[in-house]
Amino acid sequence: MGPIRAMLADVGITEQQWRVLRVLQEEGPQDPTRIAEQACLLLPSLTRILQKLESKHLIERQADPDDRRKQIVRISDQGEQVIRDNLQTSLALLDEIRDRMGAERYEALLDLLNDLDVRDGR
Amino acid sequence: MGPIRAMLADVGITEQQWRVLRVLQEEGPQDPTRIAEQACLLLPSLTRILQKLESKHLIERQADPDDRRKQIVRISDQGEQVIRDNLQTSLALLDEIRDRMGAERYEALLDLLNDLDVRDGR
DNA sequence: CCTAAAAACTTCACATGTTAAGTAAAGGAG
DNA sequence: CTCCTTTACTTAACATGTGAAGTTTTTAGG
Repeated sequence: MGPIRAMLADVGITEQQWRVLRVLQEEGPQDPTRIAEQACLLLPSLTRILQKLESKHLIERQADPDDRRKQIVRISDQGEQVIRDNLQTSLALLDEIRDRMGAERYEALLDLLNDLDVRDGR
Repeated sequence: MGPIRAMLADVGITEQQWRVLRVLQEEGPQDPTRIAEQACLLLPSLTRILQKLESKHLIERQADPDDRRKQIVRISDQGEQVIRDNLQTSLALLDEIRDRMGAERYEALLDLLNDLDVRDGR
């Protein structure tokens, strides 16, 4: 992930912050518990990440009107802009890894990792 | 790694501290740079880990007589005892993972991960 | 011999992983 | 409605990952 980290470092965000932004951009506004599942983060980590992203004005939060324990997190216009500025490069870097490993081996690796995750009961 | 972490938590050490102890026990006394390679750790992390292990009296350090920039780190008797007390359980837990995945898939996963590591140029 | 550059760590600063507590709001039993 | 439990987070505390800077000791040149 080195190259991706380097790319994001230029923008001043980390891999995890990037993952959270992408989840919000792809899946739309949602509460922290769901974000945590999608981004494979524990809630304590996510709490800090959301605080950082909010201070950078890349996301916005509002209380859930139906359940005041919950919040609704959404990506901001600035956040969308960060995605737009880096998505192409990010995807290209992943493609490069796949190419270097070979498409078949790459898919096999993803399958096995996913399998390990499921069997471990997460 | 959950179960292994739990086992080690009883003894009061972490996964990385355990890895360092095992490297020292298997490969014998050596300098931090080599330990870092074997245990896949960066030197700043290793520095802290060695400080913790030393304060727990699980390792011992001495200056290298030939090159005063270096040190020689060795596992202590107490450290060896920790290994003896947990190695069986540790190996058994790995076997369980392998069994649940299937031996073939397990080997394939290790190969692919190793391959990824090499191609990434570490 | 003397100095600049490299090597081997260590220290810092910041971000996350992880477990345990703490807090506020929602639900459920009686 | 009241009390207890659960849910959804947030805080706290400690350990590691990571990039950058600092220190001491060697080594390579000149």
